[in-house]
Amino acid sequence: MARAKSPSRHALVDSALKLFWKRGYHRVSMGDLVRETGVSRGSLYSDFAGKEALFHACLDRYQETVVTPAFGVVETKGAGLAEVGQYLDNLLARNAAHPDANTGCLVLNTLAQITPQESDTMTRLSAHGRRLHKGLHQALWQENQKHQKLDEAEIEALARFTLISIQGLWAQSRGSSDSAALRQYCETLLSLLASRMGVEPLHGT
Amino acid sequence: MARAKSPSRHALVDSALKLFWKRGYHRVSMGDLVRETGVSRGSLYSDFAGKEALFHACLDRYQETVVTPAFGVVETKGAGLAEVGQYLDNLLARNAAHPDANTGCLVLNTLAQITPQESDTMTRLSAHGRRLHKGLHQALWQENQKHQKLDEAEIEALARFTLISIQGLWAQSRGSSDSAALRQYCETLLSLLASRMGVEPLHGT
DNA sequence: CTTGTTTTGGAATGATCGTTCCAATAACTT
DNA sequence: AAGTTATTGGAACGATCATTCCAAAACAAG
Repeated sequence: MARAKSPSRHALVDSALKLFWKRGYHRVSMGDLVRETGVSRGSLYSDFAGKEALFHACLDRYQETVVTPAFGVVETKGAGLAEVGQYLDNLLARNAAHPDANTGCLVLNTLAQITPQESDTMTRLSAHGRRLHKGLHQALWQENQKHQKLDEAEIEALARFTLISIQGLWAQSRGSSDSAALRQYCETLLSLLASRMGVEPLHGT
Repeated sequence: MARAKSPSRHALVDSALKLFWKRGYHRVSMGDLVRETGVSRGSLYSDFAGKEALFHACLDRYQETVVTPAFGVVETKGAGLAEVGQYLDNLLARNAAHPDANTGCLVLNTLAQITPQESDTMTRLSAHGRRLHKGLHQALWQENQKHQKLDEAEIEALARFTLISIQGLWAQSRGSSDSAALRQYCETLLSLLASRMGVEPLHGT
């Protein structure tokens, strides 16, 4: 029944995702989406219930194609502080690669643009936060197994701290394309975490 | 020449500020502003060039009536780490006082909502960032005078780190009204700063 | 070719928005 | 009081938006 569309469904959503990411949900019109995706108005409305449904598909695809490749390293079984550092490096590299168009994180941008009323959207954003928190907690817990300096409550506090710090990093990465400052921030964050956990200072790039 | 308006100019801007703060620039219509400020459409357009000019007046007033009372303690001459802690406490108290309507920081919300094209607005937002950075740098420098553990470059890095962390805190404070988590974050941040600077752990409330 | 099904491009709809304009009203001055 | 100025409420305008609708075109299968 589902027949091949001119641009595949993934390609369609990817185009839409790119637009939403760059300009934000409210600043993308259906006309923009028609032009950018190359799919007609009629087809868009037959494939998706409306603009919001299409956006939700983009949020889901963002998890697959952006969050997982970047954050997966932290979520793997034996990950520790070094993997958190890898994630931050990846984040910095992405930023340095596109110094002009600084888009930040789609989830955090959206969080600042919607109201709590749009609860379907909000649900997805919360899930993203929980995903990151869980991954960070696991990595810090694993790291702590080696040195045993912190108890569970302290690990939890550090995980939360790291999560919020990363949110600040994303926020800062929008507008300010001073990648040296961002790098410095990541180094400071990692070095603070390391010293608190009793890890010898890491030798980053 | 300038005669007294029915609601004083400050009261007018305060009403508009409240709306912009709660809903964001793009989600406030001129109709909303007329209803909320109690000033007619005609008068609004004779007092301000348009919606954006009114918003700029609100951003300026936000600095006077919100940022200065909260952040001034860090900007005073002899301020150190303790005053940074006071600022964070103030921030947490503000958050706990309005657990329902969590508005975050007007400047950071706006930063996530506008595009770099709106450069007049962007200028004001950048100035806010510079103000906070300068105040934090000064306070950390002052604190470091007592212990002499860090050099200038490290102070600069720590100031930047603190600034971005505070941005993350503001971002987190929107939506999540889990004030215990926010408090925990502030405590972790302060304790990390203190240990890095060689300060005995502070006894917060 | 001839059906039957998708897809297209664009017109039409109804809503909201920022801004302008202006006659009616209120407030102040002399 | 009358005369002058400031303010009001709302109509009107032009623009943009999400959504709906549909005749024409493209395509697939028999």
